[in-house]
Amino acid sequence: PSPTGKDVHIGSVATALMNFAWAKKNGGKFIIRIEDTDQSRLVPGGEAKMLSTLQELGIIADESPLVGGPFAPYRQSERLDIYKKYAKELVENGKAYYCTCTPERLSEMRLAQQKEKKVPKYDRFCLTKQDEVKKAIEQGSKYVIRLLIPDTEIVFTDLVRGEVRFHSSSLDDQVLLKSDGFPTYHLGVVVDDHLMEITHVLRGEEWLPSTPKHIILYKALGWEPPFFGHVSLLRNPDKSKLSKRKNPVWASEYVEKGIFPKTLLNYLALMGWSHPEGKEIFTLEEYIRVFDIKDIQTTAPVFDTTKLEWMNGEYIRQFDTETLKRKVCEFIGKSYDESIIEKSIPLVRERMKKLSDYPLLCDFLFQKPSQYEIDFIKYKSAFLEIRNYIQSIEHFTAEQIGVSMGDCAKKLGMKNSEFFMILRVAISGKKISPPLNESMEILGKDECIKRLSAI
RNA sequence: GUCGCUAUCGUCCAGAGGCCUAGGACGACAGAUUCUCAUUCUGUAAACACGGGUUCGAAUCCCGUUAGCGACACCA
Repeated sequence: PSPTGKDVHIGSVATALMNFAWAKKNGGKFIIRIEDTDQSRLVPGGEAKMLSTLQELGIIADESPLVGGPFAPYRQSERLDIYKKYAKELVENGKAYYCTCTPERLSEMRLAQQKEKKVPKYDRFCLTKQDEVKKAIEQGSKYVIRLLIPDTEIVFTDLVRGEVRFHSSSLDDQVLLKSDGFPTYHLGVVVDDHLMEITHVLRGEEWLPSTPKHIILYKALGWEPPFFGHVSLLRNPDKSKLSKRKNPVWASEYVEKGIFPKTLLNYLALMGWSHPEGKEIFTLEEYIRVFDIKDIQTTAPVFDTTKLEWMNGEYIRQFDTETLKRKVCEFIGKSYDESIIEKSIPLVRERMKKLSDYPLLCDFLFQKPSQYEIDFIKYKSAFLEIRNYIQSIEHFTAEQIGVSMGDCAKKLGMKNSEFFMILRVAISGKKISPPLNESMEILGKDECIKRLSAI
């Protein structure tokens, strides 16, 4: 990943998950390398956050800037000498060349090309006068190193899309080494993938058009290219590339809403892939066992949070009370009474889709409602009666409350639905709430009477 | 504009020439249970983009059209 955002992008998590699964399945290593070659787009703290999020999600790296490894350093900004060495080697072998064109000249050139409806491409202005260019560089001119694209057809077999062919005439003489001494993505990724012995490059489809350049680079360096596979990009509901305007894109935003890491991975696994037995819910271990690159779908999936939330609800219902209580406590923090949380879990387990639903459902168990969804004026006398009934309940349990309230409704001549509705609102403030009798039991007799008296 | 990728219910997927009167899941709708909501259960609606081929036979193979997306930076 590239630390140009405040956290890891959900699409990167999806791709990372496939890479992780493929590596684990085949006894390989999963490596995280930070591609921080664009100084201007660096987001402070972004790298640390994306690394910790990946960790939290359970995508654990065998080698990374944090844990190290045999091919360290794993941060491209710390490998500048390596890239420069290979770039110069390329120049010496006639596979690349120096260029001192200014950004101004380049943009003028492109403008002119566009006006003539030509493909914008570098015109090799500097290639024809390399001696002159080298002299200028010696005198301190800023320069870049460009790949000399040969005239050829590039054919390769993409692991997920099959045979893909490009003609090099559509390719630009790609800058490999920037004037600030940093490599571009293209140089960095090829050099490091080779040096770090990467066997499979599974990445987003936005890289498909650059792959021919990478293959040319591998050949120019005399190296064997790895296997490439390009997976489809996650989409917004309108099919455009998943963007933060239309969806939360940072992985931690989902966790912060109370979506479990396991849910997120499980759901992401289903983007462009399906379990051979048609299962929807499965563990990471099982995914690793049955995953295969050849089963990846080529169509671009819409990231639909509705199904994600359904799935999270399924996970919630799988937890026992103790586990779910712990997760709720961790999520909402210390300001809530733990014993009440524990008692309330059975009432809300089937009603929650994500942890952030808990306070919405249960706030009335911790404090008196601040407003009521219906007007009680015509029920004043009814509440007097209800209070008397409650007062006379000896064992204040859900069951006893149910019996007593049933009797009370009968005495008042009210329909159960109407009776329980006004009681529900008086207790919880809302027309929709967890089961009423059980909620009243948790609140206790005194608190119930207090609430009924207050209206 | 050029190059490339893609095209099955609203959404996620199954389907790798006859097993397809196209299957599952989410969502929607209806019903059952119920003091609300939810859970659970039952049922319903809902798709092979279009046009040509190939073949005895096409959702599946080929070509074209259309549409969507991506790439064309000293960004990744």
